[in-house]
Amino acid sequence: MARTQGSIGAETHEKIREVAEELIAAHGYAAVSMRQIATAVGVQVGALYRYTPDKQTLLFDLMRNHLEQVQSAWDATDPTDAGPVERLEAFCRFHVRFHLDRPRAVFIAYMELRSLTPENYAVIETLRNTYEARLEAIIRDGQDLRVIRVPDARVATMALIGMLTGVTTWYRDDGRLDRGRVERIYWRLARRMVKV
Amino acid sequence: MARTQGSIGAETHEKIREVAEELIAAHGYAAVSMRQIATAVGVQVGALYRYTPDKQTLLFDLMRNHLEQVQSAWDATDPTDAGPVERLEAFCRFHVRFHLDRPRAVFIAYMELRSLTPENYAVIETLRNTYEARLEAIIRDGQDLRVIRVPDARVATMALIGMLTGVTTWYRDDGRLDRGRVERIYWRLARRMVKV
DNA sequence: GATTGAAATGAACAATTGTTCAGTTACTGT
DNA sequence: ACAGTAACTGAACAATTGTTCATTTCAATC
Repeated sequence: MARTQGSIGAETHEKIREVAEELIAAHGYAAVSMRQIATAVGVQVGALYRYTPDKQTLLFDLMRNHLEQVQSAWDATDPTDAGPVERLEAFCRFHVRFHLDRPRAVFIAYMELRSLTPENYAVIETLRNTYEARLEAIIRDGQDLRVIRVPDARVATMALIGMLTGVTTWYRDDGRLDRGRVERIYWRLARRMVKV
Repeated sequence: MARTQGSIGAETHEKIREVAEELIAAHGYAAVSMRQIATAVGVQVGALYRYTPDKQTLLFDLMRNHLEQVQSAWDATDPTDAGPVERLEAFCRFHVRFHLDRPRAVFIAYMELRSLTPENYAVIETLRNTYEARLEAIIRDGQDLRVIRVPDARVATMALIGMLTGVTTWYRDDGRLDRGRVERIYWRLARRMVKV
């Protein structure tokens, strides 16, 4: 028999995304079966295929969705008229904040690259590179204006990304520091790293 | 029929580790089957179970082995008589060098934590924490001696680890920079981050 | 109250999974 | 040459996988 609640399609679609994100982040794409997802949604396996052509696309959509949200959120935040240092501060704080707010999506976007087909991987990698290029552009601007100094702009970009993204691996909501403090500390570390 | 070459057990054992590390690093633990490993080794599935009680233990041994090697290699490198800044330089350079030399093992150690049983996870996490604690101790020593200054020793530790470990995600042997240069650049970035 | 169309079921499918083990092969020491 | 043993095979197993689809359920419309 069908669900007794009057759940319409769009709601199920959204629930599938949420549940899939949670399960995949916790156990990994290959370790989570469509049946597990269906059970967690409260539905039979077959029903999932009304919303996704296959499991791979389900993962791909999650990752693309996340990366596009990062991009557009940063576009809306980037103080493009400000100087490089101010923009760098905005970027660092944004990155930490955004990642702390979406730890599961971040996890998946960084851990499940291997699970993508080559075609899907190419799409996701392009999105990632685009985002990282924005940071690198800020650093190079700063170098040109002599308000930022680093040994190598490219390495500094990757070092910053790695350092900032790593926050998701240790931060806990019930820990010693709240998000605001963590955001501030990371920016102070970053500024020391790049200041002239 | 058995192998025609006169391969003895120890060689097969070693080959299994190598092949498993390569395959798991490339496709992930859950996505690699025992049959794939066996085929790559040049053996039938059943033969693997002469060397490992099960698949989970195979993964666990790889990870424990790697982390123990990191620890003992650092113990042999740590200039314990030197000052905190010098020790920090040694740590940063060691970490980058060691990770660039073992990208697959590093990948597995960071990506497959979810694939471990709770008991095995606890063991691996303890090893990781021990290693990270060494870095944190150096930073705190430096703070006490007023030769290192950071906003927060704990966060700085995690930021450094994240930044240094991230090198494996972008470094390519045929890239613009060789390992020595990368090692040096990372240390310069780290030093700027923590200097008083 | 009958009709419709979307939503979901539930059973089936071929393939693949980790693991076991009785049997075969190859090597070592005598 | 022979026995003993370690290494390995090859087939089998129960369970689980992603995916399909004829059928059923349900809510809205006429």
